[in-house]
Amino acid sequence: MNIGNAAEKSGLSAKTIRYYEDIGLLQADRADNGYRDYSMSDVHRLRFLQRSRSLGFSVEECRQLLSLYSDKDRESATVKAIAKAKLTEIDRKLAELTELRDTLRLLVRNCHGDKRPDCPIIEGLGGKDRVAA
Amino acid sequence: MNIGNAAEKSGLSAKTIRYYEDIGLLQADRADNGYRDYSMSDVHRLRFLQRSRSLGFSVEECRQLLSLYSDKDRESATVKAIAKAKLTEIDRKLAELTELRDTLRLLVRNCHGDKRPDCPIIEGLGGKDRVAA
DNA sequence: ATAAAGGTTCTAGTGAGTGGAAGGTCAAGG
DNA sequence: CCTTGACCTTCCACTCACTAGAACCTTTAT
Repeated sequence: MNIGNAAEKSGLSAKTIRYYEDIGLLQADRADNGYRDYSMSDVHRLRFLQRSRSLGFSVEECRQLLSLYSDKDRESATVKAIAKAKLTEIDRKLAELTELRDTLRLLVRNCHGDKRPDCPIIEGLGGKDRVAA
Repeated sequence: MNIGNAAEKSGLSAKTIRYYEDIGLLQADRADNGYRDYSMSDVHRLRFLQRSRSLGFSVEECRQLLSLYSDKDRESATVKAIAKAKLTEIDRKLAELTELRDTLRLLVRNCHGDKRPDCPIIEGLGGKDRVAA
């Protein structure tokens, strides 16, 4: 399939897909006319990239995640270590996102129509105290 | 408190904090010596920024989220609309992140020691089909 | 007094795209 | 056959969100 189609299916722009090819994240086949040609498997990878990027992983982290996805050597210690580290990070992100959501919900519900300048909920918004990593 | 301290407490670098001030996200008081001076409330805001950024929200989105946080006019329709849109987005991110985690877990567990070139889990990695927005 | 640590501003560079020009390809209609 | 419009190609310049480093000032500890 052509790049426009792959873009639509993956949620990435065609420009971004070309850029990912440039930096070696995912190289596509070429049709006889020179057009890039994507398989469904490529589209899966692209969607995977779209998600991980939008969830705050860097391109380099996505490259590692993709290697879990594509690597024939999936049982290697390195790859497993990466996967485990990523899992930990994902769990942290999940916790933070959940907290953010709860706070926002509370804010929407409880501060509705409330004109008090110092809504008591505000102070909780920074999340629980924790030492910086 | 000085910027270094605020940086440590918020998880942002001092450079980033200065940058956020540059673009008008959060302006700090100044002490007599010219040093920036942060309150705990500022630190809450900074941590809030650190989180929302790391969870994939753009700086402009963070600016909106911060306005929920800081705005005295919290009951306004605009602000509430923003909050609701953000909540929807957060829920979507939560779902995606959960899916990513489950997939990664499955991959780590089930592909251990498995040298087959086409691990059947792989095909699931792109997530459920959905039409691009 | 002096050194180290931390603050200031400034300019420049990086990572991750995005926009637009200039041109090639393809399917449909006149 | 020719044109029109949608889609593809490459390339270069621009934006956004930092990040590094220089040059210099302030505070703290010895």
